[in-house]
Amino acid sequence: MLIILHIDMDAYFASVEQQANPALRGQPIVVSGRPDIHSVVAAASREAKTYGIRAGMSTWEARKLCPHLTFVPGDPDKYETITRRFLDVLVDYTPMVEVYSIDEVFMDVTQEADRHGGALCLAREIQRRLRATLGEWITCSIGIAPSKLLAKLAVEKAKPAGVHRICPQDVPQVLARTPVEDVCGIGPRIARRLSHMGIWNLADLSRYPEGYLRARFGVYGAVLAMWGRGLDPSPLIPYWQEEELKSVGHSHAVPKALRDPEGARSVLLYLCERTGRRLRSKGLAGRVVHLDLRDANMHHRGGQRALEVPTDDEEIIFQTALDLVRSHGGFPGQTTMVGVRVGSVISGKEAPRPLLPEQRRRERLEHAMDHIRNRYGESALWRGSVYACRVLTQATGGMGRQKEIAQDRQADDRRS
DNA sequence: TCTGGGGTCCTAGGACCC
DNA sequence: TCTGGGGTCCTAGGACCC
Repeated sequence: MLIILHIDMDAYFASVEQQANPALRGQPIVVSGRPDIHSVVAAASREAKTYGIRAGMSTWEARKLCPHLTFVPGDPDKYETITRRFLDVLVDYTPMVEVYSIDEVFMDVTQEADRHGGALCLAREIQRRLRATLGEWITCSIGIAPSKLLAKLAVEKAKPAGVHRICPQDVPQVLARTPVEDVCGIGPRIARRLSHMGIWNLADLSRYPEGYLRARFGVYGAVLAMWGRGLDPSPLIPYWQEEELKSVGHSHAVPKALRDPEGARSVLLYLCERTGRRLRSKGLAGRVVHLDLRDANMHHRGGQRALEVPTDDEEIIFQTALDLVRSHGGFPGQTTMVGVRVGSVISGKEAPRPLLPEQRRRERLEHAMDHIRNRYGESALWRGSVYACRVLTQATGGMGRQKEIAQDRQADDRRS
């Protein structure tokens, strides 16, 4: 029987900020983008949660619930640094560590638990060591169970700063009392379809044969059937087997002042620049450009276009994205969100070098600009046409970086 | 004052080639 | 001359996660 730990950092970004700045300790704070433009809460401190403030809530709503709330701008690099430090602690116990997100990991401790006096003792020891390493204000909760699915459910019972174990003999009761929407992977749409079939909890799901679920949900039906039995079809993928990133992109809500087509165009150029820069910094090049625009009614429009040759050149990304804008009827009168993403990425070494002298010149220029920004910071250099976008530079970010973290950890292992 | 920013995976239809 | 079937690529769109 497997023993899986799910470790989830409590109110992560907020506790990191409280650890870093004693003045914030014991205070209701939230980490968010800029509170002056539309933004959402990325993390709420334990004190802020007592006011009903939750991650995902808009900042103005949070301020309404707690007028003396302190807003702290997010600092993705800081959180990544702390994540690397807690991974260093965890790999001391086992290499079977999956980096699930910037603040969550799975560990397979089937082999190691006994040596530490059992899974519960091991979990408490990990909590103590993380606290000693990261500081008193940064705590974690740990779920223990025979599968990733159940470990993730268990951790919810462990919050905050506790340990909760689901033993194999408890599984039937857990399945019977777990609503389907509590499972990571079942969102509101799927939950609604299931409820129309009379399926409310995981035990209900287990009463339907796999073939029936497959016929209704495609390949996803097979996954649902396994979840219904408390099994998890996805194996634990340790960080050293983490696959390469598949796409790189940026998107941004557009401030009011830039929502006309000219403003949206400059935001698009800014996002293409950042995307190209990230591709180059990772040594990647991608072959498909995806565009996403949102209008004032929250309707999305956009599309994708395949290139002949993979690129990391922001000018090519931008021209392709502009082409997509034109073929989809131009920018909406009021563009509220712009996103660009480059997919089908491969290592830049495998991508052919540009042939045209003009492209080669631009490649040299872009590398020179990268160099300056690496040395003097992101805002050291601006194109005139994106200067208006400088208000966008402060991003919350931080999420969805687990692959980068896992891959950097692989590199650390190789060096040592 | 409705709704951030980073991702992944799946489905389905059409084009094209063998 | 007419027709079939499989594989792959492209595009569009949807659902979901932290």
